[in-house]
Amino acid sequence: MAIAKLDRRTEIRQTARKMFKERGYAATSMRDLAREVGIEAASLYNHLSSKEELLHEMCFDMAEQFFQAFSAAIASEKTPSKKLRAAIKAHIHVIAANLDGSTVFFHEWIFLQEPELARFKKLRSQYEQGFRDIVQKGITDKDFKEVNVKLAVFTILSALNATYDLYKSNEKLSEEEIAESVSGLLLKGLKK
Amino acid sequence: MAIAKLDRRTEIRQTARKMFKERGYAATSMRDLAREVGIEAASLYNHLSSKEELLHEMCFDMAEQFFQAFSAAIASEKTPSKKLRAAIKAHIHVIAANLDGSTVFFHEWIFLQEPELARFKKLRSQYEQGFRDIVQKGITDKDFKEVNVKLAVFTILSALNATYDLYKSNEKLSEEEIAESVSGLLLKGLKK
DNA sequence: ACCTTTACCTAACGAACGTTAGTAAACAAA
DNA sequence: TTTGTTTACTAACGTTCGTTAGGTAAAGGT
Repeated sequence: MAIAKLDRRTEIRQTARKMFKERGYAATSMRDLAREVGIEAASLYNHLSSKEELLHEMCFDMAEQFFQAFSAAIASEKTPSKKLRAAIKAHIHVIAANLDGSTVFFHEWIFLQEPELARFKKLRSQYEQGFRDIVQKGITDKDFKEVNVKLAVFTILSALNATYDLYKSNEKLSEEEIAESVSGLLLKGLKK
Repeated sequence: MAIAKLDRRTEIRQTARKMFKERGYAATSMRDLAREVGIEAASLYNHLSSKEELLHEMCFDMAEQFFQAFSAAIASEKTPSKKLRAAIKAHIHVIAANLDGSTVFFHEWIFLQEPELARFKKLRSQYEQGFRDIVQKGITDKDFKEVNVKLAVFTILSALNATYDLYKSNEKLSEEEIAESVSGLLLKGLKK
C-alpha cells in the first residue's frame, strides 16, 4: 500500500487550500468544504477552531517556506547576479511545490484579521527587502544597470508570483523551463 | 462649482469598483455598498438589476479599454520592438487611468457566471494573442531572442498587471517612470 | 471490564445575504 | 393642475452563513 490515507486534519487543510484557491476564501463556505471532505459542516470543528484559522495557517506556512528557501538559495552563491538567479529559482520552486497554497498566499491574505494582517504585511515587506538588497548590491558592484531598485524588484516578483498559473497550461512546462525562461528574460531582456 | 455631482447610477458603480477592489466581490455585500453610497440596500435596485451586473459591466468595460488602447498603440508603430513598447505603455496607461476597475478586472472575474465567464476568458486570450503575435514577429525578424513566446508574453503581462499596486506607494511614481522602467527591464534586462 | 478520547452526527442559534413588493415624496411633462 | 416617472423608503421573503450544543457509537488504553 503505497499511499497512506491522510488523517482528516490534513485532508481538510488540503481540500481547503484547493477550494480557497479556486473560489476564493470569502466565497468558500464551511458547508462547501465539509461536503467536499465528505462530512457535515459541524464536524469540521473537531479538527479546527475557525475558518480564519485555516487561512492563517496557509498564509504563514507559505511565508515561512519562501523565507527558508530564499535564505538557503542565496547562502551558497557569491555574486549578486548568481544570488538573484538562485533566489528566483527558489521562489519558483516553492510555488511549484505548493500550487494551491501559494495562490492563497498571493490572493487571499487580505481576509486575515488584525493583528495577523499587519504581521503578514511586515513579513512580505521583509522578504521583498531581501531581493532589493541583492539588486542594490548588484548595482554597486556595477554588475546591474542603475535601475530603480524598488520598481525592478516589484517587477521581478510580480512576474514570479504569477507562475502558478503556468502549470495548468496545456503545454507541459517543467519548473526548470519556467525558471530558466523567466530569470533569463528578467536578467537579460527580450531584445538581442 | 467645479465638481459636478455625479448621478446615482455613476456614483454606485464608482463606489462598487472601489469596494470590489478593496474587499473583493464576494466579500462586498449590497448593504455595504448601499451604506457607502448613503442609501438603503433596496434602493440600489432602482439603478441596477443585480450585483453580478455590476461585476459584469466592470470586467467587460475594462476588456474593451484594453483592446482599444492596444490597437491604437500598435497601429502607429512599425517594428516589433516599437510595437511592443507602445503596447506595454498603452496597457500601463489603461491601468493607471482605471486603478479600481483594472484591479477588479484582474482579480474578480472568476465570479462571473457562465456564459459570460467563457466569453470573458476568450477575450483575455485574444488580447494575449495580440502580444504573442508581436513577440513572434520580433523573433522572426531576428530582433528578439528565440524565447518561448507564450512564456515570455505571460511574464510580460504578469509584470504589467501588477502595476496598479505601485500607485499607492509612498514614493510618487509617475505613469511615465513606471512604463519606462518596466518596459526597459523586460526588453533589455537587469544585467549590464 | 470500564473509562476516556476521538470523530462523527442532528438540530439549532443569530446574523447576514441578495432580492422583491409596496408605498410615498419629489419633480418634470402635459 | 393633473399625470407619470424617478428615487427613495420600510418591511419582509427565503436562503445561507459561521458556529455551538448535545448526543452517540466506535476505538484504544488500562
